[in-house]
Amino acid sequence: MPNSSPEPEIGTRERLLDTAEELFSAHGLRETTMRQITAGAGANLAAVNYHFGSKTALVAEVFRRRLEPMNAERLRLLDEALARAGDDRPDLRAVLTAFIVPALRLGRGAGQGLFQLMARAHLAPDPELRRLVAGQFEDVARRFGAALSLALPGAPMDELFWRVFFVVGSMCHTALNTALLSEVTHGRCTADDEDAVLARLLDFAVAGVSTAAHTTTSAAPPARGPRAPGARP
Amino acid sequence: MPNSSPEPEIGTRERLLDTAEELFSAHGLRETTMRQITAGAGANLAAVNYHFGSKTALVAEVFRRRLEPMNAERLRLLDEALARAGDDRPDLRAVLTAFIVPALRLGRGAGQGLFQLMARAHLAPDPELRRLVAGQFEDVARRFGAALSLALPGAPMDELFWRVFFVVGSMCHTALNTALLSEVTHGRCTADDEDAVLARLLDFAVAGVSTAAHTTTSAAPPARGPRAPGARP
DNA sequence: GGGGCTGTGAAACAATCGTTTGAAACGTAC
DNA sequence: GTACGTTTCAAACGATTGTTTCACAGCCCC
Repeated sequence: MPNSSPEPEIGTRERLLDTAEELFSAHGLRETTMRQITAGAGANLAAVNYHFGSKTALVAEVFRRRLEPMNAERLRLLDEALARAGDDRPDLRAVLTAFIVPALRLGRGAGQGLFQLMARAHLAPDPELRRLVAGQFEDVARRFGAALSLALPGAPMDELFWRVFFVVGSMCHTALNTALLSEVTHGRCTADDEDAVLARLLDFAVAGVSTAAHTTTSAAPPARGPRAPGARP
Repeated sequence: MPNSSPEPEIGTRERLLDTAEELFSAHGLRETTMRQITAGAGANLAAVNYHFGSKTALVAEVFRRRLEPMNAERLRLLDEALARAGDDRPDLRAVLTAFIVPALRLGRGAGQGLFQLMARAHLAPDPELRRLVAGQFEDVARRFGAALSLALPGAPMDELFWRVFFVVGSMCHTALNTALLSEVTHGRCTADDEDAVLARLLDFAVAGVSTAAHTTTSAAPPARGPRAPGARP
């Protein structure tokens, strides 16, 4: 018979992935039960074990399905930025944009909790899962490390990794806790305008990453007198 | 009989809090069971429910016990910094130090997972618990918001809140995932030297917070040519 | 020596978890 | 129609969860 339903015949496997992703993003991995997932997908309780083998395997597939294209897009944008620079030093802001934008986009396309999902990937308690997710980021870490080294030729590699690490922290926190920010600031700061959030995060990241490491370890911390506080050009 | 044991008569209630804190920090809230806690504390399974009423109440008390003095210390350091500045603008780095150091200290004193615990507090899935924890930070948010507004008189309040929010993200990520950073960088970046980590984080935070918001929404992103990357006075 | 209070003990509670089972329904090829 | 591989179904499985129960020990005070 001709299928005239609005949904173009989505298979059980895909429906399971979709609703699992949604529930994982909203409530966390451990706190989402198989019964919630299968019920939400309109499938039988045994469906997950049939299609994926176990809940852990389902989680891994949920992550892989989104992280793989996201990181591919990151590398694509990075290549663009590097090509645009030619033999010159690549623009730092362009490099960081290539790193951040695909992650933020993840939160706007299909579903809207994907951004939170990515954040959770970074702090999953399960060490096995962490290693699996970390593996997805190995290429990204290497390529962006090299690109940043080109954009900031003076800084040692360790420094650059640390700063990108801090940026990732800001991204994850933004993904998970903008509701909390809105609460603490009594609605003063909201994430309604996602472009504005992206711009703010990018400004912050560029400034943080491009700073000179003036006090790496043992330089006297407040040893330069009453320096003008907000002294900026 | 005279108690000559090495431990000076630590009560069951305190032992429960200590081991719960340790296990929560190491493995997460949901994944730590009452049986692990009570067994680790050498107490009966029913002890938690007797002393605290429920597991949720235990979690809340674990958080409160550490967050309260940490935030008090933050405010104390902030007062010091403001007093030092007198009628001048307070030093931005001093203000951020007052904000960050007590949080990092939390990871060095008793136990060593307290830093991770604080990070988890910011992203607890339980909305009720989140609200409880957020309440602990209300004073801190208000006071530091005012101080930052003094240190950076030009920037609007919203911007400042956002940037501190990003800093918090970096802190939390540092607390939870330095092991992952070490893994991805193949041991290149480790958190062994905590003073060095603090210095790096502080540099990053100062640079990020003190940046001028040059492109809030629609300013042309790469409209200033091949600017020298690390070029700051 | 009793009453009251605080704390501990072992055992069981109901609920929920992820997983497994075996049979029924499905479409497809012969 | 029949056989076959795939998918779905209701039901139950054993394990583990947080919580409760009730009996018993310790202690202080009258």
